[in-house]
Amino acid sequence: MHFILFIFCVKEKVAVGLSGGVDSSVAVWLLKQQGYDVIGLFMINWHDTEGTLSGDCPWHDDIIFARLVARKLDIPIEVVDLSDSYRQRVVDYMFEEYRCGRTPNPDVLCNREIKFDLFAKKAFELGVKYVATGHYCRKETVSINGTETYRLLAGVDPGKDQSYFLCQLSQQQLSTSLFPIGYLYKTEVRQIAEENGLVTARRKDSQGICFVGKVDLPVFLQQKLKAKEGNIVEIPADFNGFAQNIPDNNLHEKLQLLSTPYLYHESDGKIVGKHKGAHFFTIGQRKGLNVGGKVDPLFVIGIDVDNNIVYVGQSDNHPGLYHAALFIASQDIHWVRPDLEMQPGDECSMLVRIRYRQPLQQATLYRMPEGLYILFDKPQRGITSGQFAAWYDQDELIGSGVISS
RNA sequence: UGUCCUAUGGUGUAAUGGUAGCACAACAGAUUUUGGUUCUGUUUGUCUAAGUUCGAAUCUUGGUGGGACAA
Repeated sequence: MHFILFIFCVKEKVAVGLSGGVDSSVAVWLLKQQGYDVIGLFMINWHDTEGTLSGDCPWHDDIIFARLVARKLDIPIEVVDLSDSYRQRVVDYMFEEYRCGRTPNPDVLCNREIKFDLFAKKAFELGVKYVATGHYCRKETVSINGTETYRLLAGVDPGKDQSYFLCQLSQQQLSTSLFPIGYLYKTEVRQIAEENGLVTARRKDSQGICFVGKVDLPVFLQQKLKAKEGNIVEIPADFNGFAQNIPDNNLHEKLQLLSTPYLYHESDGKIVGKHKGAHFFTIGQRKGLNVGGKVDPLFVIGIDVDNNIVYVGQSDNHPGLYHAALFIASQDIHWVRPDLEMQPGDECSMLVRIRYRQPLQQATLYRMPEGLYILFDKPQRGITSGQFAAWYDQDELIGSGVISS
């Protein structure tokens, strides 16, 4: 009898990715409250300071705070160095994407490849059952046709919901994940930290690329991508390429047309300035063009890395800035909920975002043999290849994919 | 060579002889676990020399630069 009781009372072991910030600190506190046996793991993924804005070692202060929190909450803490893998799986991917004229999202990759893969495996080696993080999102377990299915839900705090960054996680990855703070507002998290004397209570939220920090992107990229002078070409708002003839009777063709980037040629506009490399720019970008004297600001509406040309349009309502649809190639479609996977020919209505913190947009998804088309009710500004689109049903993240065009 | 027009921050432009302003750019801060966006703030200018005037970006003359026309 005593033996059985003992079994039931054994605490489940959880590893928490301690970052030295307030969110993961409070995650630990909550898990302890819930009776888990918690260990803290501090990840080091980046050592360089090249191109970093704050200069010094990005994790120097963080590890001190992580240790202080671990001591305060009386949990062991270990340090895991995954910097080699991080470089291979995240940073190299970044360079490669920029080189191709696309705009990667390193943090989405970091979660899929590092935190919820290699890092989790390290944690399992220590005998833990779950890996918890300080992400603002929720996990729900339901049974569908007898299979345990995990739902990835938005964080309760609409201003902090970070489900977007986890849009590439799989059911397997979710099965061992815990998100203790997803039911809290940021203010509540800070309050809990304050009330429990956690030194991280008032630390500023982290920004920039996870583990690397804020970087001057052109400088950072110049480690691998050479600067090369090229022309900045302004495309007028009445450029005839914007006036597409959209066939209403052929859906497939219509979707293809609406998701195809406008094709510009140097002769379609006027040279208004010089840049130092087209791959340092991204669609929708305003700053850094160094072209003044306009009535309205210029925004990047296209980049051509082969010919090293940056195309710009004047004012934030320039037609080149907007597209009604986007396309995701078949091999890039990911279902967080594989049981909801669409088959070629299927269509459904969903809520979609194409960047972190963007309010969800009403859209229709069309699964075609070659991939997935997302047709928005309202044209979207700055759809950028390389970024992730994530689709939701209410507050549940259903799937995601890299935008091809 | 002659005549005429013109010159204002980095760029484009305002200012009946009366505090040189706006936009864009740049920079800084805020927001933001990607890129980007957005918000707030800051810096920077009357081509030059003399003259008229209480007072000149503004009027006059010379110089310099740019443009147009004539030859």
